[in-house]
Amino acid sequence: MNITQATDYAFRAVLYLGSQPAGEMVEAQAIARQQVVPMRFLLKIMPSLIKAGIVKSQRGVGGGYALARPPEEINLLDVLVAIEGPIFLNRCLIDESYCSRQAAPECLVHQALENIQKSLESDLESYSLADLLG
Amino acid sequence: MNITQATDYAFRAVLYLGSQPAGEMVEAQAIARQQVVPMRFLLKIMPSLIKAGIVKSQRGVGGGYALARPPEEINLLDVLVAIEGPIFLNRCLIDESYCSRQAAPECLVHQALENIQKSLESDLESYSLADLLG
DNA sequence: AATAAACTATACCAAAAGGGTAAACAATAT
DNA sequence: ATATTGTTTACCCTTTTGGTATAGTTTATT
Repeated sequence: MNITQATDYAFRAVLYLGSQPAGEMVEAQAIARQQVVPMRFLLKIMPSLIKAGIVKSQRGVGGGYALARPPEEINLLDVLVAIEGPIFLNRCLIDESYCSRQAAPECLVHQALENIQKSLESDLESYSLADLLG
Repeated sequence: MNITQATDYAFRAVLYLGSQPAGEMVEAQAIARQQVVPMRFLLKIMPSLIKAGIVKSQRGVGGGYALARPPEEINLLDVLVAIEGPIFLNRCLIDESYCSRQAAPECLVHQALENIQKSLESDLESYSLADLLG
């Protein structure tokens, strides 16, 4: 029951981008150094943030990464989902056919986990980069 | 970001025990059949519930498992922790020395995750077996 | 046009976690 | 004694995780 290391790195990368002057391109190496993240690994996860519309990139000299949206419009759930995919506390919440009893709709555990998952999602959603950067 | 299959099985096993007459010993095989859980796997995870004081067991003819406490005093967090150990959303929440930046106390991500984790724990804690059994 | 600086896309790899099975053992009721 | 039922430990295969390597593409600059 935890976030992956990749998500942790993504949180910190995005937060760092948010702390820089808006629109300024920051090189991967600068992010990696500042946040003490393995450079190669960071380079691998950045495309997921780009595909999710959280970050934009520019290649070539003077290139790098910058936020694609204002910090108010990026929250921790956005970043987590970009890296790990949607949260499913239990596999029966992905698809009810995963329930070994084939009883998901009436299952009391299923229902409880569904509520807890929603609450977790909304907690993550409640932290925007702007909030965190205070 | 999910519970393990073992935890799912444990939730259902404990819930089933709670649905039986108090103090009645239920065989592993009955739990496994009712909840459609691989019998051997169930047998492996039950001792964790016993060590946590959630379930008691009796060997020999007529033996089996029963809740060790009333359903009001067992919640989903208890069961999850018994199987998976404590929740740590990020490794820096286990021990700050895991933070690759060695900056956990001031880290904004660390602080946010700490709050989200507490909230998740209290959500899980808010569902007792008695609540679920209605 | 050439070159160097950045990011991109794949592939690969080792270690750990997850999910499950098996076998030998210990306790208990009959 | 014996059959029943849980306990312990070891083993195994697959998937995930965390990370590195290599070759390729874009772009600013000269």
